[in-house]
Amino acid sequence: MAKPVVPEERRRRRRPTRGGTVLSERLIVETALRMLREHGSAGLTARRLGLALDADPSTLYRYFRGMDDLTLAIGDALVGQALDGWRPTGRWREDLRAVGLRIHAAYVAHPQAALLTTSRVTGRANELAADEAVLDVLRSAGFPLADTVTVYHAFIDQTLAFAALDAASLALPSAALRADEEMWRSTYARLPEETHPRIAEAAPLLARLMVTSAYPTALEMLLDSAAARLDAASG
Amino acid sequence: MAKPVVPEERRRRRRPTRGGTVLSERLIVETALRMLREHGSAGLTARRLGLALDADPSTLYRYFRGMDDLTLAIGDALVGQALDGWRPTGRWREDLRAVGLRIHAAYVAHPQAALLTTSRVTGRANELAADEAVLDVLRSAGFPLADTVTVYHAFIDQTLAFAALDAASLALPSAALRADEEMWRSTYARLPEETHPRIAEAAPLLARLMVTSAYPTALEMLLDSAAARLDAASG
DNA sequence: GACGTAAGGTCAATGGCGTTGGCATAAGAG
DNA sequence: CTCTTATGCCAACGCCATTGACCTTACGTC
Repeated sequence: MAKPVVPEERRRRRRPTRGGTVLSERLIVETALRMLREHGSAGLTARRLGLALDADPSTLYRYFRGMDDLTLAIGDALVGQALDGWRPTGRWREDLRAVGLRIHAAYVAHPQAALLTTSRVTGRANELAADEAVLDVLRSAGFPLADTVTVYHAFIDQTLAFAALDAASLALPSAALRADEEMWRSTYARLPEETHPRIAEAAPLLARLMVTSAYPTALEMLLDSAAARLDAASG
Repeated sequence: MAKPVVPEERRRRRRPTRGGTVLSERLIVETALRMLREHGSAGLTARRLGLALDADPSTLYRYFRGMDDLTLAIGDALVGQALDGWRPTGRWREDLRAVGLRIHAAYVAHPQAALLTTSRVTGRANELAADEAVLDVLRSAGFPLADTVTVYHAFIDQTLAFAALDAASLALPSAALRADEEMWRSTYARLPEETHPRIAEAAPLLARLMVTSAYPTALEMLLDSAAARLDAASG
């Protein structure tokens, strides 16, 4: 039966599958991440994962309550590696920039996985540590408490939002991706000046810029505004 | 057979279903939107939609190439109503704020639909019109072309990113939503000062703020930075 | 070292899904 | 009034997640 899932730390008997593979939460999550990368976010199915692990699909239910539970485990793994090894420098603007870019990068590095997990909230240790770190950077920089909370809220949600958005476009199936890019060339670049003058004049610049992430720019603009706010508060 | 989908404007024979309903793209999309609202983003299935329309599921394939095509049509409908009725005032900051809040609001008003469509790029008429409008606001305000494109990119992607993020949390099944809120109260509000001093001191403010969208704040910060940039360029 | 227990594997079945090919029928052109 | 064909219905296919029953082997105990 599937109900009583044994937590990883209490597992004792590691019976190999018929093919000789020895399973573990870690192995399953890593295999799932690889499958997501190779087959896209819809390519992760219990059957296929079982096949890749050389195990019956139903075996997965010994480790996770269902595919949704597995999804959360994958998200947890992503969050874990985002801030792994980061240390604050004491320069607030540099530190915030680093944290933002790291979280963004961790998600974008696994777009298909990010697609499944960005909207889920875990509230686990890694998330708490990141929040505490960001708040500490702001307070240590001299932001008053109210401003700290406001800037923190905008900062963290902006980071997650862009991570999700950029992951989504990276995770598009290659056919749809090609179609989108083609649309950029065929539609935007050729709009007549009479009906869309602003797009027409900006088309070359747009074509170069729109294929990159706007997150670094948006982040810098947010930091600009925060710096101005800090000046106003302390001077 | 399903292949040759007749475009809406060339339809002539409106044969009613067995139950008497007369189908149309519009009716199907509206019904789908209603089902999304009522049954969540996973509750939209061809079979259920057929049931709601009093038609065989396969009939849908006379109107859309598949469920994915229907998804795009839903997204197009959302974009359409976002800027419906908006007129620029000539004050750039006010205009950008209005466009951003309108697009954000349109998606958030249909969270489950937004969940399915925010990551898709249509390149259709409504999207083009919005882009042209934003570019025009910036150029008319006096932004140089390069700055215009940079600010436009950050503005539009930030708007879509926050729309997706906020829609995602609104679209959570109510059980998960309740669990998340409970987590906020039970975890963040009670973290010991020794291990998480910054979260502890900010907890009351956080609890009040985190349940709202950070988009208005982030938008205002982006406009702050853009205004400073405009000053620097023109003075 | 033998043994009993239950963790952790397999197998088979259920009900739901998107999608398609074949067929029936009625709307509208002539 | 007749003919064409757009548009509806039906039945079936091959996926999917999940579950209950069963089997087997790793390990703690003696």
